[in-house]
Parts: sequence; C-alpha cells; structure tokens
Amino acid sequence: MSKQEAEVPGEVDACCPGLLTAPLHADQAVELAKVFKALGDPIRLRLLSMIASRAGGEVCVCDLTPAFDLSQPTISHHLKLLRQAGLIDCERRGTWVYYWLLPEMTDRLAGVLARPAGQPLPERPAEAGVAS
Amino acid sequence: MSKQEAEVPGEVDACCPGLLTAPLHADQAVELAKVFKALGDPIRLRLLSMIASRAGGEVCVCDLTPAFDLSQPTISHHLKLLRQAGLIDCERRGTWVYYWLLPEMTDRLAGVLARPAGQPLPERPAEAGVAS
DNA sequence: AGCTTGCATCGACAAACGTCGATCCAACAG
DNA sequence: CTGTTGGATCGACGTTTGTCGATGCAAGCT
Repeated sequence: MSKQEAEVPGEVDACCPGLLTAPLHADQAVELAKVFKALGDPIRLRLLSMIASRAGGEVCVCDLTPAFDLSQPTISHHLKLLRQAGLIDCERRGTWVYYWLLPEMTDRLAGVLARPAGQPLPERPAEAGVAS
Repeated sequence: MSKQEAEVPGEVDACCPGLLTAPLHADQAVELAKVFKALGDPIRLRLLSMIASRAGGEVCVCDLTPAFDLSQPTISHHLKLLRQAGLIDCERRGTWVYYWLLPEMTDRLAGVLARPAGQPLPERPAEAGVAS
C-alpha cells in the first residue's frame, strides 16, 4: 500500500510561512490547492475526522464504510484521494486495511492558514453584514 | 455589496474544537467542506493570498485581474466564490471595488486543523513511504 | 482445491466546476 | 446626455468530480 502512482504533495515546498503574509507563487498554490481540494468534500472531511480522532491512531476500513450511506467503492475512492493528498496513509494487515492520519500535512495546513502572531488586522473590525 | 444571496457559512457551528479530536457531524462537515472547497483552486488560493498579504488590508480588483492569465469574468467568479465562503468581503468605492480578508474564517480553519496541544501522535513516527 | 470476505480498480454517467465571450450595470468624464 | 471604464452577471461548453454496479485481487476458511 501507499506505493501507487500517488503523487503525494508531501513537500508542499517547505518554505512559505503562510498564505496570509506574502502572495503565493503559482506552483505553491497548485500544490496547496490539491490538499485543500481533498478536504473540500463532506464525506472526506468526516472520513479524515474519524481516522484522526481514533484512539489507537488507526481505523479499519470495515469500521468506516458502514458509517455512511454510500457504496463501498465510493468510500474507497475518497480514501484514495485523501491518501494522494498526503493526509493519511494505510497498510494491509491480514484481511483488513488500516488507515491513519499523517499529522505533518494537517500541521502544515494549519500553519499556512495561521495569522503570524499579532497581525494588525487593518482597522476593519468584523463587519460581516453590517450594512452600514 | 456583500448582500447578495451569499449563503456565507459564517457560523460553521461555533462548537467543534477540531477535525482531529472527534468525528465530525454531517452538518458540520458540509459547512466546513464549502470553505475548504473554496480553497481548493490555485487561482483562488493566490487571490486570497494577494488580498490577505496586502499592506493596507485591502486590494482593488483592478490590481488583481492583471496578475493572472485569465479573463476578467473568471477572476470575478473566483472572487465571488471566496466571498460566498466567508473568506473575504468587498465594497465599492467610486469606480473601483476593494476586497479584504475576513480573518475570522482563516482563524477558524487553522483551529479546526490544529492538533490539540500534545496529541500523543500514536507511536507511528512519519513513515511516508517506508515500505517496511 | 474451492468458497467467502474485505477492499481496490474499472468503466459509465449525471452533476458540478472552470473558463470564455457577450452583455449589463454603476460611476465618472466630456 | 453621450461615451468610457471597472466589474458583475449571463449562457455556453469542455473538463473534472462523485457516485454506482461489476469485476478483480488478496487473505483466510473449509
């Protein structure tokens, strides 16, 4: 497992301290977008959440599939996308396949979205529909 | 502006301390996925980055459009999606329209992806292709 | 050897997405 | 009022995505 064509971004370019500090380069944007796109589906978010929050650190697919109203191939497909995004990895153990989180990737995303310390927050409070 | 059908998620459900601590509920997953999907495109990531990293805190569309090899309607479309996701907002000032970041949303995402303090990290080091 | 079970892969197909040119609207300049 | 410019909205069109049933493969059971 984890050895298919899987073009795992992996090294989203160690650089770039964040989206919010400097304009992203086109290549970095492409790599980052792959990962965010993987998170852009409710099923995949729930799968990732179920995997990440598991006590032992890993989950058997046989525990994931019945949690959704979707066919087994569909769940398998979503797991594949999460794996190709570098968010999870898996291993076959006997009859079953186990998935676990790769925290490096979620850490990286959190860092990319984080606002660098005391960013001034330009003067504009939080007018989300104030209709001044 | 900022007053169209724009079903801004906004309150992705103040709860949920993170994706990684407990299985996400279906509704929360749907809301979160909308925002991540908005980030799942290289153009939108670069737009957001250009807007967020701007000194004055806001950018005129006329500064954004020429930075890409895309038509003006396409850029406008991407900006609309970012706005509907609650990531940015805009205002018309005279002839020009200015966009700025809504840091609440990026903060929320960063929080959702963050690993709660000293999460054990189950024993599995970081085998990204160890092929044991 | 056969059968069964757990998952992945393979088309297929409808829905969603990214892009464009054309058009429309708001604001300013003559 | 007329013309111009910045930007949003409107179809249209090709590509990608999410889903399925059918099939393939690996591992255990009898």
